[in-house]
Amino acid sequence: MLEKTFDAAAVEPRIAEIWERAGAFKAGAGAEVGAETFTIVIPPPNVTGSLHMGHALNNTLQDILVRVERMRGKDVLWQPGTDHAGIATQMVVERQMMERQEPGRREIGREAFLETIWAWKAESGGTIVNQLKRLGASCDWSRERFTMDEGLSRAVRKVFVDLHKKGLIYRDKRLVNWDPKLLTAISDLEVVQVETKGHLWHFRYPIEGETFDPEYPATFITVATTRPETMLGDTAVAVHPDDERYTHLVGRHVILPLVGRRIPIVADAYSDPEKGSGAVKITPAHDFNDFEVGRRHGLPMINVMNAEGAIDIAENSAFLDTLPANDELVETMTLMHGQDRFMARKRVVAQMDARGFLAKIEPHAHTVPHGDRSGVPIEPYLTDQWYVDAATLASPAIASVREGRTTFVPKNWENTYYQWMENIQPWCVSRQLWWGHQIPAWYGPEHPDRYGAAPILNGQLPREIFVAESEEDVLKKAKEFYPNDIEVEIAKDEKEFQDWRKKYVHGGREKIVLQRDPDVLDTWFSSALWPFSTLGWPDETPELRRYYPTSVLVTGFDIIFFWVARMMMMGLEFMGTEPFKDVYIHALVRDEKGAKMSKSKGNVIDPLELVDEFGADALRFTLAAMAAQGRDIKLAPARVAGYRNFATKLWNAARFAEMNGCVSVGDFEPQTSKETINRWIVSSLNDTIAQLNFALAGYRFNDAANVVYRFVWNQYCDWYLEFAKPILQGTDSEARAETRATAAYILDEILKILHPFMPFITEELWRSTAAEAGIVRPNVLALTRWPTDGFVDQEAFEEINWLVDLVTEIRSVRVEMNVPVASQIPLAIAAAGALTRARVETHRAAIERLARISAIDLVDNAPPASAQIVVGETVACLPLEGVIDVSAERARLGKELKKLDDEVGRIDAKLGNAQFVAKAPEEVIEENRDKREEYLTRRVKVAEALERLTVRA
RNA sequence: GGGCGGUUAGCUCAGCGGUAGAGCGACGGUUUUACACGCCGUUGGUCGGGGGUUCGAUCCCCUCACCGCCCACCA
Repeated sequence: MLEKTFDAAAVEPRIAEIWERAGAFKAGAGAEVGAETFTIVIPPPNVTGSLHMGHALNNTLQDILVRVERMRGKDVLWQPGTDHAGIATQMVVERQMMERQEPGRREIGREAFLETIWAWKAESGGTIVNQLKRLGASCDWSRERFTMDEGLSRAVRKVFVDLHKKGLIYRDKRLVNWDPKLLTAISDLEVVQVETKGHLWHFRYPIEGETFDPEYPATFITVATTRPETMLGDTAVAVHPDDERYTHLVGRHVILPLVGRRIPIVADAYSDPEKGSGAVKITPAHDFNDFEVGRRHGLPMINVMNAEGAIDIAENSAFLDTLPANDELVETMTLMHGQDRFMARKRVVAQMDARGFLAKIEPHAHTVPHGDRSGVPIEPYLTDQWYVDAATLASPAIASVREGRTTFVPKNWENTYYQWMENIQPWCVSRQLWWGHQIPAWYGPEHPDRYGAAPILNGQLPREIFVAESEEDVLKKAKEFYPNDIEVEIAKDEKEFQDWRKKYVHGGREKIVLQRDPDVLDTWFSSALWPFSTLGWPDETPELRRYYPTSVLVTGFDIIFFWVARMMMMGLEFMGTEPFKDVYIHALVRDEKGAKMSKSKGNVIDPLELVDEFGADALRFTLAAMAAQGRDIKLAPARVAGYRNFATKLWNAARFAEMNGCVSVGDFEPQTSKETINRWIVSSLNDTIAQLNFALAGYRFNDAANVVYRFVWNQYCDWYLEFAKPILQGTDSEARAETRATAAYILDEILKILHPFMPFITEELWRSTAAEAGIVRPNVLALTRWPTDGFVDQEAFEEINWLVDLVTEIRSVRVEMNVPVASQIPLAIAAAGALTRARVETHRAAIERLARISAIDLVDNAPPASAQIVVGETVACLPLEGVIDVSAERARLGKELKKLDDEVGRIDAKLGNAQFVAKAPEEVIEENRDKREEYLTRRVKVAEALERLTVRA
């Protein structure tokens, strides 16, 4: 006997274990021989992470697809794993070390720090996976991967080396987005623009050869800037070539205040006459636009900051070399050196003001780029970094989508994809972090033959770069490169390298020691390989052959650029095929009011709390039911409670079936049923299955969920089981047997079609109903075949619709006439035709029960003072003499008559419109004619009913 | 500056060429042995404003308003 309600908390772990024991989620489990494959790779969550609502949605949708296809007998693989999440993880562990007041990462050194992270990962890295399991995610957990596994790391190294060989990865010195807090370069995508209320400072730069006087504009040129502190690195002033205000100045020079640098006034179209003063200061080392201007005009690039974003000019030869030494410069250096950029800004402004160079300050709203992790303004910073030639890789990836080999659902995301891919910039992949895939590049000194007279510049060795997959390979390469008589080694650590370097610089040339690039790769570099690296690439594994390319990628729009685009590029480059056929892009989960959930806002809804309260099934169903395409999900917890109620409803339907001996019959053939209600519910099921399949095929999860919901609650529970009661409790044993078998059959099919949405409760009912009935199920539900749709009996639909309408109308009138619920009243059917007579006979017991009718009489004429209900060709009368208020009943009928007249009038107007008849499609016209007939028939009966009341009154 | 999306019942949302639906709520009734996490009934909407296309528009087009997101180098 089933418990009274479904106890999710108790059942879920038990069911999870049953699946585990059955190996139900293993790749290919339950697949039919020769079945096609269905593959999804999970968007790997960060190891640092814990399950948030976005994960819950993402994985629910994947799980629905995967479970359906598995039940369809396909060879299914859902490949799970986690991402090492470079910056995020490093930050988390560093924070933890700080909280515990342990020595920082720089103090303990790289190796010890990495050990700490690995230890941390071993301890808490499994959290998110366990949470996914609680949600019911049917991944093949035996195949779980981590982006820093040896296998995946090997894939990363190979990709790096191959791309380098092809010239698609290269080292370049250019401006990067530098995070002065995290001390690393970041990619364009990791920069967020923040609206900031700042200022626009207008500076006067004195023109060389004029005697500066703030009163005489001819003696200076005014530039406007939002970043005064960078003026220390200015190397030009640019004006627009067509700007007549300034043409006479082009070619002349200004003397940069505070530092005394002589810099040219150049003409460049970058300068916008509309902005500021129309003249713009150029700081090539600290601004992306200025960098380009500097390139065009061959301007020097003077970096005036260090990695922390503090002014660094004291021993900076680039800064000092061109400057005449004087007192002002010394003062500037004293004031500025070592100041962070924000303090330096204040000091520059103050100094400029003191010397009469500050023309004005305007308030100015603009966007300032910030690091998405650190939250501090990023600094355009001149460094050497590794770049991927994204434009080259993007071109086939664009073609794949254009030519339909990969399709986005919903389709409008393709525009977003194109827009970004077609304007893609070189991808900066090196990060100055420790946690991640260390770049497989080693540096050695330049070849001795090329040393020439000055082998060492500014204490820096000119470098030779060796890129290789292993130390073995790199040694081999280096030995081939350097003269035979020189020994080559790889530095074990920084100290060893520095010791050697000192000797080498001083002429000790018998040995060369290579030093590995200390940087690691952008986390997304390894994620880009996920669809094939997880399957064993670069080895030609059977899994790789079988499961690549994958069927569909399910992910959020926020990582189309970060991840989807890059997987497309890498998949095409290394596998020669698109990594997935479809890309289903789902929405963001927001809070009830539509705000993005965030810790700082404190509006985060924890999916696990909802699971605890309502069960995983309820949460999953909610997310699926709300996953309409192209719209964010505003999650109201009340909604989850509603779907928990749905689970309870199903549970109780199963209890009812059990209590009434509804047991699955092995060879049951639903299409041979005789009872109308049975033929009807089977038809309705088949109709539901067809709609469900259609919705799923189009990734319309909300439609799919709602179709099942309505069938279970509004068809099976609300009506079918109620209709079945009199038969199940009646004496017709044949009808009873058929109805029992049908009720059990429908329940079984419900469990199947609901299983992808609510796996736990359905699996539990699948086994418990069988156990109660003493049936042996050959398989867990997760591996049971998905039903096919089949016969639909249209007449049964019509008959049951009539029955439903009749019962509903009677109930409605009863309430309206204030008939007490408890009292049973007689029903008279007036002047019934053959059809009505037959139907009444068939469903007499059901009508009596559901409408609380004491007896049904077939009569020639409607009894006096009765409420009359018109359903199709049937006129049903509730003889309620003394109970009903005749005038109220007359009003009711009158209202209905008017409504019918209105409807008919509306249709007549349509049909009377020549344009409509000429232009509307035939079926629409036909539909209107049919409706008109229907309304008229009904109108006649209602009018007659009204007539009868009027006559008597 | 460019692009995308939204505006439908009190709330959260479906629908997207033939005059509107769900869940939650509200109101009234109901403890009838599957289920009060239930059952029965009722209420509730000029589908953001304006224009156009069409025989017909919540649905297509234009426009305005407000809200949200993405991208972009503007001093």
